[in-house]
Amino acid sequence: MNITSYKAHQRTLVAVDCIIFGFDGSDLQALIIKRGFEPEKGKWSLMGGFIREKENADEAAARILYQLTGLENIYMEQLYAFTDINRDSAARVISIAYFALINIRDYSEQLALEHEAHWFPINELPPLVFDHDKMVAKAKRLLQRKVATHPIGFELLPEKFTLPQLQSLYEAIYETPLDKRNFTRKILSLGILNKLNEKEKESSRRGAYYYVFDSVKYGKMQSNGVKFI
Amino acid sequence: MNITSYKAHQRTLVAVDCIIFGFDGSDLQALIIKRGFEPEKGKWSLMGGFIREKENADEAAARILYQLTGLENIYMEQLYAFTDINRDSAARVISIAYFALINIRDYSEQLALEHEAHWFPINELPPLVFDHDKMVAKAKRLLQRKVATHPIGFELLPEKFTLPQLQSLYEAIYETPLDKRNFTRKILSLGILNKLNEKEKESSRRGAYYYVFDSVKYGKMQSNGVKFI
DNA sequence: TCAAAAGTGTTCTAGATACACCCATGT
DNA sequence: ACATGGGTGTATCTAGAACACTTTTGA
Repeated sequence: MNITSYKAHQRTLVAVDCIIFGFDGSDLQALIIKRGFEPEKGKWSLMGGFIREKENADEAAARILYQLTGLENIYMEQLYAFTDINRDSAARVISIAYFALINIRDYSEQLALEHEAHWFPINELPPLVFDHDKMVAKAKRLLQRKVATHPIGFELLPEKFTLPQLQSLYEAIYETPLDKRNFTRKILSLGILNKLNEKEKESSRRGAYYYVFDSVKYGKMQSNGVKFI
Repeated sequence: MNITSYKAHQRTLVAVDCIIFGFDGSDLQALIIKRGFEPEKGKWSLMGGFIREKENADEAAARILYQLTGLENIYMEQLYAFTDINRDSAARVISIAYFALINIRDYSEQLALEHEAHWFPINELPPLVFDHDKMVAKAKRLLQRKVATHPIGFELLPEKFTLPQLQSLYEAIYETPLDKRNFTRKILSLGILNKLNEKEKESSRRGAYYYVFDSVKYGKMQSNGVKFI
């Protein structure tokens, strides 16, 4: 029956773990740290931490992302709560996983050094502690699903980017080649990119025009439901 | 820095709350209880409970669903972890919400009585305690998204169902009318329904053929990605 | 015989796919 | 001059949307 007092119930440690995605121009990558405390100290791990008394999970995730990257206002989203009894070898800990997207050039190298953090291509990750491999796999699937209908790919790129860069990003996320003409036609037809009068000249002699994402234009079309790719 | 001992950290009550969907032939409904304990005793609420030491969240949700419906092996899925500091007025409690789909004819009336449970059309719910309204809203959105690409609508129907029943179900979930000819053509073209040599004669003189979902056929086509509607 | 729901095809439109050549520029 | 990556258009195919009449049968 339903007569219950809160007092009688078990309390549990609640953690947050973050899958941090970046894009280096050709590969989708994840930022992984060497775990700094026991158990499993020194092994590869997602960045995480326990939820504090005065913060919710979103705030905890933002704090943890800030600790590792020095960045605020990172795009992030709750992924899934991992609750298996023995998922952590030291105690019953449930972990709410978040995935985050950052521009790989923006993070603090200083902080990354302190945490012994490294970027790995998403398909070449070393084995991670606990159930963190499962978290990464789930995050990758969610990213693939989400990026098809929401304008979040831009979070992985600099403010200014070229269409070839954007195409490479989608190709890395979907792990499939895309047709250049079809891609540019579709993405431009959405009417949410503004072309700049400026070219990126690093990667080709001819140079490729820069574009920026126009969130105002995107906001106006929202209601129709947006299919990106 | 990352030197941390688990001991130092705050432990939290972790609950599970279940959004239980049913379908009465014309409306998508949710099963709601009168909360049987303080705080907010006597108010409308989702069915929930605390996670026990020896179970994960899926097991807790299955247990809670069994307590209210008497059913086992219910289709259910984790929805989201709700973690706001003051979401529960009595204590810091995080709640992992699950949504579940059942055949509305199968639940135990006896157990429902004991919990003072009632079915409400999803758009005519009374106000619920805490953040349960938010949970229901999120569950409804997830159901709409999920049912478009996964064969889960059948969970809300009896084993044998007619095409008009199935169409009504999709119309209730999407809250939009569908064209009968387009609907039947599309759903039958998936090749995952088996037509029975038997008619449902309650709702029309002519009678409508029964169909059953063929999960083996569905399993074989999985890889291609399935768009239901 | 009629009321009420089941069943059934065709046309049109829009979006997705497939596909190849010229352009600009630094070396 | 040439090598490298950037930029562009058309034809075909497929899936989705729109749309109305006939069939069955119990009362």
